[in-house]
Amino acid sequence: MLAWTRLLRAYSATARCLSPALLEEHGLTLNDYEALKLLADAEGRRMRRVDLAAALSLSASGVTRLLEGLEEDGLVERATCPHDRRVAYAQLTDEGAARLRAASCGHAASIRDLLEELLTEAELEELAGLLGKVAGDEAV
Amino acid sequence: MLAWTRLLRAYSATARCLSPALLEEHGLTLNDYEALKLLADAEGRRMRRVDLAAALSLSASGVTRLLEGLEEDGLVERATCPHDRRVAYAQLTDEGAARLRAASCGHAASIRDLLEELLTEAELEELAGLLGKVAGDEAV
DNA sequence: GGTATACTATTGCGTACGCAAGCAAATGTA
DNA sequence: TACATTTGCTTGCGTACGCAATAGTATACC
Repeated sequence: MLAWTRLLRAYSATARCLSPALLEEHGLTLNDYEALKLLADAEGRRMRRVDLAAALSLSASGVTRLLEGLEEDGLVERATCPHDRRVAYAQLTDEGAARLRAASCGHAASIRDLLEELLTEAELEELAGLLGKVAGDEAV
Repeated sequence: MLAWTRLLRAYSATARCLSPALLEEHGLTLNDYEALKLLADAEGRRMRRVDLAAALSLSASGVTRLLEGLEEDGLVERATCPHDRRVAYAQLTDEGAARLRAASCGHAASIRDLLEELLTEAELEELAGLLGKVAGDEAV
């Protein structure tokens, strides 16, 4: 049988390695960081909460609570949609963008360093491709 | 930057897909299952709790609570080590072995089915190899 | 032997998350 | 227009987990 659960083990080991630095230096959890990054790359630096949930593989309630923290810190604010009053956008603030910029440089480097100890550049590409296939299609 | 977090997204999506079946049909969580499997493959069908924790990428307290449930269900029992009274072995019971056998067939098939929808056989092998590298070295 | 250090395991506490229930707004159907 | 269904979001509750503190045991060094 394929050791599929190695996926989890590998991830959680890596996450526990990366997470403390991100939290201590910038006050962000890994999911905080990912959420800010998604918002920064989104059109108008905003996303519907439901889309953010899907992108983060979180449930709707998970996103509500994640954004709760980010809103308290002033990194994200709530915005309404003029055409659909059900939706509440998560809107990246300037402060949020700044915090993301501050964190991203070191964080991206940490990930690379960690993985490059274990895999060659070619293997990294290969892994990213395969994971993309699984993660991408899985979401659908 | 490598989308390292895809690893988590891919896993958690898959886990949420596999987990309910395992739970409803056999009363096991994914970690329950993995723990039983590790014990079944171990010498004497027993492991020190600390080794089990490492193998599952769990903390010591996580294993304590995981085994708590399995012990209540009679799938695992506690055994002492004659040479070191600190250690408490987790010992697979016959009932635990039976439960694992019952679950493993369907569970392994589920994983294969799910992944084979998304990847070719060759890609599966490649992925397993890469994950092995990351997961294996990561633990050290 | 006696003390310092390291190891194994458990418990209390806090956090992150999913699920189910609920509400409000939009959409489809009569 | 009236009602049912769907969609977006939040809240209450339960679960799984890590960390820090603790206790008991083993090992190392004097």
